[in-house]
Amino acid sequence: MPTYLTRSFYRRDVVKVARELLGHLLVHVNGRQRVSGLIVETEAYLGIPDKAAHTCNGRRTARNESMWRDGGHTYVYFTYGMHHCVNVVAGVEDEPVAVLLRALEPVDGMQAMYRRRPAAKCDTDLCSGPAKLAKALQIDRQLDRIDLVKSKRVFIERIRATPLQSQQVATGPRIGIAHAAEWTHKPLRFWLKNSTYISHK
DNA sequence: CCCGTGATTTAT
DNA sequence: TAAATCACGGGG
Repeated sequence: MPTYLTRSFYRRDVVKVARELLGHLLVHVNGRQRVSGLIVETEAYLGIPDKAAHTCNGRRTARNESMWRDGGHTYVYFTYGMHHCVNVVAGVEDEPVAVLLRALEPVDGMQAMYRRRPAAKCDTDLCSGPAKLAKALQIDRQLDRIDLVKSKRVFIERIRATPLQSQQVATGPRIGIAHAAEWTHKPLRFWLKNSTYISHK
């Protein structure tokens, strides 16, 4: 029987959550179709002080409302007129911090993933980017604000009982936030060092 | 390198 | 109301 990550896992410091999500399994069950992938790359967004975060300066809008919810909810946003990106909200209610999921190692439903992502040439192309994984797992704004702790459709399965060794995790600056002044270079991106499924090969 | 694409945000 | 922006991806 699979175990889900619990509320207390998500209700912690967002940097810890970003690191410790690595190696767990993001699952979307849609009817009979189960699609999933191991989380191999994440980024932490630290909320009000973070110039790269959607909730910078306490911005609270219809789009980012779910970032203000309790840890363990999804925050799915739409951008560039065509892409969705999936975040896991961390911390507690009214603490608008989240973890962007940047890459997965496909596990279940790879045939469906190839169908949804005709541009993918091989398994390592399927989910190697935040919008790619959203497309492969068919996650869009309809799955915004989902409670990952309670949902039967979208959840994260605990794969390991104990945290990863720190030597298995690499750290670097976040991608695509050149405008964020002193926040641009902070090491808030995390990935599994030995993974070939990350977004920037 | 450049460009699609349109919701969302920010400036007037 | 108008203009700018955008936590990206695909094709040269």
